[in-house]
Amino acid sequence: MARASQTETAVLGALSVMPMTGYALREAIREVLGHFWSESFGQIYPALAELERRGYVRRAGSGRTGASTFAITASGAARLKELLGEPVQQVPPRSGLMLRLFFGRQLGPQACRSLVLGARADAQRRLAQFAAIRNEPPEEETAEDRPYWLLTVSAGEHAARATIAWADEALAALDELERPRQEPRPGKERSTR
Amino acid sequence: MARASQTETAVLGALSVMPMTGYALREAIREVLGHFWSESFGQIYPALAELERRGYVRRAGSGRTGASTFAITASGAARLKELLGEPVQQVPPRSGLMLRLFFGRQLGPQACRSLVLGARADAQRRLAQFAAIRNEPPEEETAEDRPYWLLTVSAGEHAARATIAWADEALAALDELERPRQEPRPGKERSTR
DNA sequence: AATATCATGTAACATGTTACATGATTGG
DNA sequence: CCAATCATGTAACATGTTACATGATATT
Repeated sequence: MARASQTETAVLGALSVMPMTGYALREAIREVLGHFWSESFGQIYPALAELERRGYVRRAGSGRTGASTFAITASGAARLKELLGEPVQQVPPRSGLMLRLFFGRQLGPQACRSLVLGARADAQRRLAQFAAIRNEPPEEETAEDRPYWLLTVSAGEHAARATIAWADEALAALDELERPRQEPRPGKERSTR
Repeated sequence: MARASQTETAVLGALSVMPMTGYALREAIREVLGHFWSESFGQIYPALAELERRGYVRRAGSGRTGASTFAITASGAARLKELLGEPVQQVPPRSGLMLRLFFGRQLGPQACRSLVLGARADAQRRLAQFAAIRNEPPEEETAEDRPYWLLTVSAGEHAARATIAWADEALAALDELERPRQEPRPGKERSTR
């Protein structure tokens, strides 16, 4: 039961696409799933050992001395379907950015501007990475999985664009906060005629 | 140094708005910051004890027996500014939804549809909660903080709307995946005339 | 030969949740 | 008086990262 849930799903899922070593597993998760998921060696190796013990994966021929390529077994594929069917469990939210902005009064508008600008730049960088993924020529072996991957890429793109739109709005709001004027909105000029 | 970082920031930040008990602290974080942050009692009470030991907060008059209202001290306010100025550290991404969709091939289009529909409904629910926050009459004591809070609310709204837009797109894509037809797009009807 | 990368694994540490134990106050 | 809520705190557990130890293979 221990070492169960999410890591198990990620490892089995990746091996359902193609067999690979523990090291390659980490790389694959970082490169392709990296925007939505992460695993460290400290998780992957114990998870692989446990999955092997339970017969969900097996060591296939090793390419080099000391390295083993892991492949998913039939019962492993069944287990994966079971795991994927379980209700989505999300981690409690912990946005360092939002925490800082929430208490932004203590920081002042200028420091908040920097934070927002940083978030905007990050989002822009992510957009570029998603575009790169879209432009990659589809590999033969992963053709069946690709439509689903693009679903997640699309989610990332929507989120990134939303961040950029929000950032522009927030920057304007912070500017408003900074200048200590009475009238909140300029309104029509004619009103002073 | 232990028990430092993010929880300390959240607790000091909340107390910078107004003094309160540990219990109220948790409620405040849940209600107002809940969409972006979370803390449990198991974090809050040890953190308060540590902050008190270091002189960043003090116990003010208690309303009832056994309960203590905590207030931020001058050095606590300074410490908060220091903490807020530290670089944003974000938790590694772990989206259970994206993990499932990524391996959606194993689930099939129908199950994926359910997942996406669930995410869409969640986003809609969040939008309603944000609207409620906006409509709350601003309290006197929190007036100075409010503009910053609204910044985070706006971020939540943008994110939720992006989720809804993505979900609609994803549902359409899943529909396309399901029907096993040759032509990817129906095209103009006239072509068959 | 030296360096970079691939590869496996473990131990120590950091963080965070849940469940429990305990009791006060308030409202019906 | 009884239940719900307010309130504090701890211990056990779950999870996850980082740093380290170790060595093979490929590249220059």
